[in-house]
Amino acid sequence: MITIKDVAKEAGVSVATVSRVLNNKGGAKPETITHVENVIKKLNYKPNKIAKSLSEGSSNLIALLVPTLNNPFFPELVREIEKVANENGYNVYLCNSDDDRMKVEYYLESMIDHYVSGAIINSLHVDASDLAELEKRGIRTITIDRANFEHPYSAITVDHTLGAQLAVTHLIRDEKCNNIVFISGPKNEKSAIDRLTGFTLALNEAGHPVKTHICYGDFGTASGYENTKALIQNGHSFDSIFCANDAMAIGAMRACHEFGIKVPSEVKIVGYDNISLASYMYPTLSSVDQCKEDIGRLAVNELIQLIKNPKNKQKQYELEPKLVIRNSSTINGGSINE
Amino acid sequence: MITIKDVAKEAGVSVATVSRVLNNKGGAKPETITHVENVIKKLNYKPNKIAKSLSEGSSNLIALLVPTLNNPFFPELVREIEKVANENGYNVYLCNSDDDRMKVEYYLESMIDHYVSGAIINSLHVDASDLAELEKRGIRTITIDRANFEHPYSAITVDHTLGAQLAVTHLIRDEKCNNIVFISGPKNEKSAIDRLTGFTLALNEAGHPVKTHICYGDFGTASGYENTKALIQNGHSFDSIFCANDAMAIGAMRACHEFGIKVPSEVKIVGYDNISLASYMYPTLSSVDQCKEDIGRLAVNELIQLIKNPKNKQKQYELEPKLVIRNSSTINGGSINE
DNA sequence: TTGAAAGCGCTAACAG
DNA sequence: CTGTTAGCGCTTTCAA
Repeated sequence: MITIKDVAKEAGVSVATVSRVLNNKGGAKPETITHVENVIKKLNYKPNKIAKSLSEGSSNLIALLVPTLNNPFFPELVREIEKVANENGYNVYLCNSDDDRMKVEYYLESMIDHYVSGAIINSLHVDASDLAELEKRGIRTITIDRANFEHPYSAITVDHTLGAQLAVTHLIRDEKCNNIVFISGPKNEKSAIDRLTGFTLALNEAGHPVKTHICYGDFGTASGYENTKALIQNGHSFDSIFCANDAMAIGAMRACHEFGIKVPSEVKIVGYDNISLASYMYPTLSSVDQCKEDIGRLAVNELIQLIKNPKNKQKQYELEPKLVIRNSSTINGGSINE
Repeated sequence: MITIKDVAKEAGVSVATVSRVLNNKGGAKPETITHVENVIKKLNYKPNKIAKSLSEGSSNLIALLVPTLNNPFFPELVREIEKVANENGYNVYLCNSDDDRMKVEYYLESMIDHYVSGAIINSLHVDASDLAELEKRGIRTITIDRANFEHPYSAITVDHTLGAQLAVTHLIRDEKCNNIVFISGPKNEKSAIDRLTGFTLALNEAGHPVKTHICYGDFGTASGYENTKALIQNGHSFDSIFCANDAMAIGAMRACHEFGIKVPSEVKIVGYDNISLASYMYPTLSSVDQCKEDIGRLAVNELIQLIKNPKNKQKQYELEPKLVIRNSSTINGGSINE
């Protein structure tokens, strides 16, 4: 293991000088700088980030807490966040809670243990006091979506009321549906509640009565499948299904297929998240796009500036979703490229 | 921030004693131990892992380098590995290379910077000298699959020759296919080569001539789609497609759908990986199961024992894949639960 | 059974 | 412009 001391000795300067060069702190003769840089190269020296973190009292690690990796939306989000974080010299400590409070607690502690300098939180199982605890320990936080509680910290949400409204209006107005099933997420969840609001808004705007049925899933593919299967088996009739995420929509579509129900001619389906697989489903899946890219970029940028300027005020952002219409909800749906 | 010193002061002992209690080093009076433990609890003290790592010269971080998060197989594998690592007190530093050599290099350096104590490597863009460099720096390594080169370090592979053979034999013997398209992975890739070997073996075993066509994808859904589309548009006829992974199989299936080709009655499709979505496709996707769970558990356990016993010899493991038959390759395919 | 103190590799006053 | 030195929080000899 080759250290800053070795470099200093070899270069005939002090460790302080090497440190200055390393961190571009300036205040060193240009020749000294080049000389030191050459020695660093020659020795193939790599600063030890652990030591740096300890010394500075903070790391270049950003924690990213996600509820699951099972739902394709999250790997896609992880990817975006990782990319932007790397661009800015930060590394991501991925914490997959598997929707389990125990794991959330494990990871919250782990974040503290690892001196992460900030955390991007996306979990149902985190509450305001958890965030407060992190902030108290000097870890800046930002929540993404699904935050089902009030808190004074930075937050990014997507306007799920609007998202649901777009989807349901599409079903009612464009597709003349009048018997809609809404497979929601867990009842206590803010995004589920918001989407229900949007659902209701769209119904009100319809100007004519529309039959509805609401059931509750857990955002897993299986729950979309089981809910739909149960409805069919119970003889419940419907002409469309709006699912609170794509995973459940895929499950719902599967159930329809199994019972020989044609999508979209007999039942139209719209999902939420616009995962990349949506355009490869059969039929291609209409979905509300949450703009993962925007969420990811915004989350990292906001967090970094919180880290760099500790006195900055937290901000709240709300993004606008877009409806992407494909074949699962309309006969004239888009092609693979949409 | 509350440190070991605070605990020591509050407990009226030295930091050395607190450290002993913390790490169950023994050699302390039982009463002292309980007393210190109480103070720790009372103060809600958490040892700083950064400091611990620096002091010990190693962290409890395991790096996990994956080629992509786009292909659902990898999030599923990540999840397994993370789970087992956590059970053993290790945390995972997820490195997603997006199949890009630049990113691989970035992460290899980052692993060194972060003093990870071991690395699980799954990437086409890592070679023996990269592994040697890590090992030289005291980072134990284990490769998973896809290692397209020889190296003396620990490795886990799946018998892809067998996997391909199972799939193709199924198509030939069970389904009487005699015009098979094989959508392979990148040409230079070991797993692709092995699968080709298995493909050939199955053909030889058939005992009668079978027409074949081989094309090369990149494991992305789009490449399965494009390859299949091109074949169809070129008027190439075939009665079955074997894809080197499920993502491409989903793309291939999509292309068939678009051209009104019925799966499985006109064309049978088998994928590889057995991702969880396979049983929700329409039709459900037959696939070769790589046993992610076994791979993950084995990788972590092997790595941990390498870390703990530096003089232990590296080992090579080869796992056996299993064919899971569903509806995409047979009329009498399995149900959702298979 | 315990404590004092050196040291892990780096940063950042402070002094020169 | 550069060097000295005191930490960052923890582990671990070595003595007591």
